[in-house]
Amino acid sequence: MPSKVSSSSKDGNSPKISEATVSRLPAYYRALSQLADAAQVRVSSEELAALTGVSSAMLRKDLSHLGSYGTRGVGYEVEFLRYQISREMGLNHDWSVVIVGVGNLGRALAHYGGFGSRGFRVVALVDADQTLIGTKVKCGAEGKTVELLVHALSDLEDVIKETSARLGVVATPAESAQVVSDRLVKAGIRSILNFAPVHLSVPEGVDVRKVDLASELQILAFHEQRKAV
Amino acid sequence: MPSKVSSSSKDGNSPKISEATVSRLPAYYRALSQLADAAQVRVSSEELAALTGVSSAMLRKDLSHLGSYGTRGVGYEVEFLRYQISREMGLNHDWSVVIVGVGNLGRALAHYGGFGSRGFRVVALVDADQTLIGTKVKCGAEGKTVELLVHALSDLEDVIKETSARLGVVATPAESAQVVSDRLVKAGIRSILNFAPVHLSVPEGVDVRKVDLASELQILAFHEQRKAV
DNA sequence: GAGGATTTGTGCTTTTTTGCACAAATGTGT
DNA sequence: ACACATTTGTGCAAAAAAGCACAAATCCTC
Repeated sequence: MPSKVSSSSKDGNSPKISEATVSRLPAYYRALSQLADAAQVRVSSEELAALTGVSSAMLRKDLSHLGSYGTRGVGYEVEFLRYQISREMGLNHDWSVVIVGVGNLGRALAHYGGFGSRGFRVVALVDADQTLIGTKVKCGAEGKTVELLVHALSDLEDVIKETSARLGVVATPAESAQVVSDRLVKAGIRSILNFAPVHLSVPEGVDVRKVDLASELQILAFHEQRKAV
Repeated sequence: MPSKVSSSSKDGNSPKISEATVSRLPAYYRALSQLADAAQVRVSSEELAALTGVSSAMLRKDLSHLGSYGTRGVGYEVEFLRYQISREMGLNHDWSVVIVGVGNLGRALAHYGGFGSRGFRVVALVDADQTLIGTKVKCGAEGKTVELLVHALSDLEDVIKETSARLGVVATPAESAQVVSDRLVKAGIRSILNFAPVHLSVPEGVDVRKVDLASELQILAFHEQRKAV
């Protein structure tokens, strides 16, 4: 195994950012965007940590993995740090997203404004339901909404090819999730966000992240139960 | 601080189940429910692990923290294990949920069938939007839908008191999330599921779990970017 | 320009989580 | 009744993550 993996960044080596750190970068990015909107120029690790709910030491260590972008005795330049994180995460260009499953959740995701404003664009909607296919669904939050046609599941491969989608969102019922996942992978998708309450098995090299609403509530319920005496 | 916390279970002490284990219990529970639906009586750690995407050793260790519910040389009884997990997690009785924010996401959550079938019942909807207050929204998946009235945000405390809600879901825009959270806490809610893209600060003793759709996509994008050479 | 105040970056320690390997316990077949 | 095949439960080791504490670097004041 090579000790350094060539990446797209100019220095030519990616120094292995830990998964825990990666999972926190979006929060830092969001907080920095917020500060930038408020026209704040500098921020300390203490302040940024408070905004994101982590300890200042952890924040500094996380950021140090990206490079030495702060100034001792001063803090971090908001815009500069924000740019560095966005570059590191690949948010400086748009990512095309295909959503499979246009039920309540799929539609809510399509509407969700948070995507568009943060480097993602929903480029295609796909569903198996004949009564939905051919209908139009509004995408994006107020400001710049686009109407997207719902395509047939049977056209999934073509739709992905035409739109060059790189990210797939599975918002189907549990029963069809694995089949849809298999087809996404076969069509070249290697990053999947899964909202269906099942574990998706995918070949090596494909990433799946799962969002399970019921699980989250169950975890809360577990702790809630322990609080009651 | 007491070294042992009395719980509702009969043996009288809760042997500290690690957070990592707790976060996987819902997946085990779901897979077991699935097996039970298929009328399967027994399951091995290997099989259940495959269904949930963990290693069999980790599954066994996780389960061993709940108690010794398997039989060596045989495996686990599906129904029995499912019941033990549900009891441990407090799913044997229903949890009342109040959803604050009845936008696209809030409505999708209200509709979501996965809640009702797994120990949760949406008992109240609250929003600040005057045009939504007083309208009715369908709750629950097909089978047993209930229409719920959207209450005014100003009535939040009363609604929580009347419905005895224990869990709060924040599905508001980022700007109002912290204020809503504060009011939920003040009204006695100690477990919050937050969909707004901000960190909520809450007093000690209150649990918050965050689900951030854009963050998940960003994490995927990070890895996706590294795949491309 | 020297000294003091501030804040980052990081080596080291502690805790948490995961993984391995095998003894202990059960069922089966003869 | 005894050897054998199976599968759990778990002690121990490895890896990952989090936390601490402080040296290094910068800015500000006088």
